[in-house]
Amino acid sequence: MMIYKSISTQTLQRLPMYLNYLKSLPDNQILNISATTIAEALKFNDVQVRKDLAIISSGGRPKIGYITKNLIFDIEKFLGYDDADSAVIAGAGDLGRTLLSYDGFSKYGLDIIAAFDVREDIIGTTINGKKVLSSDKLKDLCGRMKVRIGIIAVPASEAQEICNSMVESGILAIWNFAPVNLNVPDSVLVQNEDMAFSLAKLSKSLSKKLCLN
Amino acid sequence: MMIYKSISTQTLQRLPMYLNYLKSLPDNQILNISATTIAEALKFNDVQVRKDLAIISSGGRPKIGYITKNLIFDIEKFLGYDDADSAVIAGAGDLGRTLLSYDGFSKYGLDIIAAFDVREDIIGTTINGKKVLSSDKLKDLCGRMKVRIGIIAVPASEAQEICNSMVESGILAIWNFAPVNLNVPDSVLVQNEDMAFSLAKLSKSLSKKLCLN
DNA sequence: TAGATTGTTAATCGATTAACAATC
DNA sequence: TAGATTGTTAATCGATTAACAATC
Repeated sequence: MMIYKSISTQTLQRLPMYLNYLKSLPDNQILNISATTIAEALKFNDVQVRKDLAIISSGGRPKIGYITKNLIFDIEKFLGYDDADSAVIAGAGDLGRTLLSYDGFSKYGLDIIAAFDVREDIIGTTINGKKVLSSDKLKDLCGRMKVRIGIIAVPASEAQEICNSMVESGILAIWNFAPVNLNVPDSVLVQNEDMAFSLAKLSKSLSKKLCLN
Repeated sequence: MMIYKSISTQTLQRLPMYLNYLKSLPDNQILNISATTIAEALKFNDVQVRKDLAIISSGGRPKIGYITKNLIFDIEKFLGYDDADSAVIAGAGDLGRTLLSYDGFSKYGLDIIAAFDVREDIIGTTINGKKVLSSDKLKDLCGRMKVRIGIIAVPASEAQEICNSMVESGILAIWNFAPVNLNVPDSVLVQNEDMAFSLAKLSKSLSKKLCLN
């Protein structure tokens, strides 16, 4: 197993952007790419790009740059896209359905094995090939299948309860789309997917821009 | 108009968390709250919380803290939740529908006035009270209504084209949910909503945690 | 009064950027 | 060779944390 240097959130944030950019290049036409080119395209500092790439790749060559194909492979490998984690999702409403079909999470190394909901009319249906089961079964199934990641896409009012079931079943990380502060033991990792924050960032940048113009 | 000090992305990121926490407190029972309490609940440093709050509020009182009600008001005001921006959304598929109904963006100061799609069977329907119109009409409507924010929730392959229409119509900021790098003039602000990054962060933290245990 | 809390100033830490030698 | 590019070391910048006086 390859050991990586420790990585900052900032770098981790940029890696998917590099990947995205590299993949947007015309297939097989750009065999080599320089950190300078990437930096210009994404409006980053070139040394920053080089430092980021140093963490995950075996390096480029002066005057030539990096081998595009290898770089894509190395970033994907670092991000764990090659080695899927299994997950379940609670809530098969609009948001849940979106997540179940959003550009195939499997591409990103996340294998959603089932969805759970409380609504009788949804239980038993299939979304994007995944069965929707009764929420009662969550604890049992996750325990047996050793699922490590739970995704919460239920209304805010039900989020804590479903979170408790997940924690009891032994889930280690929770990706929370409900706008609530979940209470979990320290051993469980929670990542809040914060629409409110994203929107705040957008509208702040916009109003700042308008002030300057 | 109140003038705020300039604010870092980090602080901006935490403000919605404070708001969320404050709103989760039992109504009218906790009249005053200290930065220390907030910091403990959210696992931040207390000085950091105090500095953040100093930017947006008129201050607390030693030994007592801040007036909860006012703090909520001040954060909402700062984030612009009181003063809605109008927006349109392109793409009324699963993702678009989720966004049209996601906990009412209106609460966050975003007023989505219409959705656009190319699919004949969806055009003319109403989602959460918003009309779905033909994408052909986007440019005209946004221009006339002086819409400033466009949300892109179409498949990656169609994103650039719809983005171009938005830019031509005079939209100033684009909230992009499609996993592509959009090409826009410098005058237009793009914020990518990056599922891939969120997922990367989650799975990296998880694997780091597992290594340590 | 005593002690909790605020807000500010100074110290620390970490990320970004600049400078530059090494390489192809 | 000349010049573009890498990767490293040092300088800068900004955010977080520590220390502490002021206040209720």
